Amino acid sequence: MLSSSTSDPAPIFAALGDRTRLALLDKLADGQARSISALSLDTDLTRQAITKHLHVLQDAGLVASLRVGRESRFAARRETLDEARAYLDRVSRQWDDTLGRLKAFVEDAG
Amino acid sequence: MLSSSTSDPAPIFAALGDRTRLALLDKLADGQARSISALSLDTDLTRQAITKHLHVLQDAGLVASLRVGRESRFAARRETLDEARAYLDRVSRQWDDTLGRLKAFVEDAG
DNA sequence: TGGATAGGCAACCTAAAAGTTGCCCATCCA
DNA sequence: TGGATGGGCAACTTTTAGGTTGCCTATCCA
Repeated sequence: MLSSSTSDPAPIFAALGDRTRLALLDKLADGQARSISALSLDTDLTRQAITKHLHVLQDAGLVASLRVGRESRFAARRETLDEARAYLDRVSRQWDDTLGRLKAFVEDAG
Repeated sequence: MLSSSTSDPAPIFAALGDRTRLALLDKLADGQARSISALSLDTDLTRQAITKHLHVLQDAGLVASLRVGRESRFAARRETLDEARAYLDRVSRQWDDTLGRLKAFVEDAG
């Protein structure tokens, strides 16, 4: 599978839509690349479950992996996170242009 | 089910992680509240499928609904989108504090 | 008042997600 | 060189997501 395309942010959000994966990204927040074993500590999930989650994050482009000796090290990728941020910012700006949004909502109701 | 809690953004991202739902939010971007039927136009999905997607968005807090006559009108909710944005901004800032992130990644590999 | 429109509810199907177990291979190092 | 560690691969189970069809109720309006 290809990395997430620039024009479809849905897969990025889908990858972010899981507590375990958000926790993994948090562990990688210091910028250090970590092995699967290291990332499997402090969780009650199996190493294989963590591996699957890491692959989901990788397919979405949110992490990158690199084989080092017998280890597979994963590191966070800033680019894809920025894509998600840019998308939300765009939507937010779009909603900003709307005047009296809630007002119209309520008035239509009356 | 309750609306998404402030402390767990995963359900918000999960709700955003679907093209159909992103398209629905886009249709609501002008701030107008729209009926399910109106939101079902220009799509090849059934009204019931759209209804389900709207409920997912509502459970996540991304839209609000209001019954008007025989219609159920949905409108975008800015607050929850801002929550998602704030979360990504926080993560982004956290990653910013990391100096030489990619550098360390590469060096460890060598 | 009766047909058209809007929508709720429930059952059902299929595919994918999340997680497990088991096994095997590679690599490190004492 | 052989045991411990790291991890890949595959099969399997269970739950959930996404979507459908069918049917019934409510509302609007000519």
